[in-house]
Amino acid sequence: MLKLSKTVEYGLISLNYINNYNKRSPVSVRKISNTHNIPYELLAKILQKLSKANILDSIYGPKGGYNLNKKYTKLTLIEFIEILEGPFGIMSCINDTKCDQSLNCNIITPLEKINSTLYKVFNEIKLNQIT
Amino acid sequence: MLKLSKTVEYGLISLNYINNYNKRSPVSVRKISNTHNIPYELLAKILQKLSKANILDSIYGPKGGYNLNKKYTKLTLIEFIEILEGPFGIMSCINDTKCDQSLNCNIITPLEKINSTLYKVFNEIKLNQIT
DNA sequence: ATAAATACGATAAAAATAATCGTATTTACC
DNA sequence: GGTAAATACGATTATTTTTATCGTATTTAT
Repeated sequence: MLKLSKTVEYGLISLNYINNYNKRSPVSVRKISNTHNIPYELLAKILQKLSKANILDSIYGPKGGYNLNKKYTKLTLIEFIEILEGPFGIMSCINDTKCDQSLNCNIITPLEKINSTLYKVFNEIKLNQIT
Repeated sequence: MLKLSKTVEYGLISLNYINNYNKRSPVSVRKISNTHNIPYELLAKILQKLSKANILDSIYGPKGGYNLNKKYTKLTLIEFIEILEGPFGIMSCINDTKCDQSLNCNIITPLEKINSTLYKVFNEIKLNQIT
């Protein structure tokens, strides 16, 4: 409960790795996967998502891999999370409408407030503070 | 990801319900289960945990049920969460030691800081603000 | 041409969460 | 005293979510 997913953790590890790697050459999935002991296929998918969202630039072929896109510089943690996991929300009823309690929910108002507090916390964290 | 569990939601709904119910008589699991459309057996377990933690006082027999214990007044959201779900942590490596990345983790320090920020946020929320 | 890389949909496995079952105990009320 | 309605609690099952793998296609350096 209230845990970051492996997807997000692996993504952060990767951005950190790429950011601290020799900027001249792109970093391959294989390299990060080996160095940080992350399942290759899974990591590949994560970096593909970040590439699609223009956080990373991809380079095909041997000697290929990923570089940081300039968009990375301004990225907040909440944006990063939402790229990888979809809309943020501590209750599913915030994004989904289906909920067995929705017709008679006595906690929705305070929980929405907490949700927005957490959103703000994550929104104030810039990715380059982490990576 | 980063979602409250149903257990915590059901627990909050219950405390809210009991707090707003006629204080003279205890509230039964059946009553809350029916009113808020929550599976009976599951809810029973949750209230038993809260009773064991002295957040609720239980009364046996017909006309029995649960009342709020005075401990409830000072309860924070983080305490409540930890009673129902165990130690708080946005990464499992904070409470558990097992992690495939632990020998070579490049994000642990900033994540620990974020974890402690979130802990503080939840620690400043009193349960009577929600219920 | 080949090998090393990204791209991506589909599926499978594992883990976590949610729900149910069974049995025991307590107590109000007839 | 018997019965029914309530809590107590361990064990199990079902469901959902998360994590991991598979298969195939495309790109490009050498």
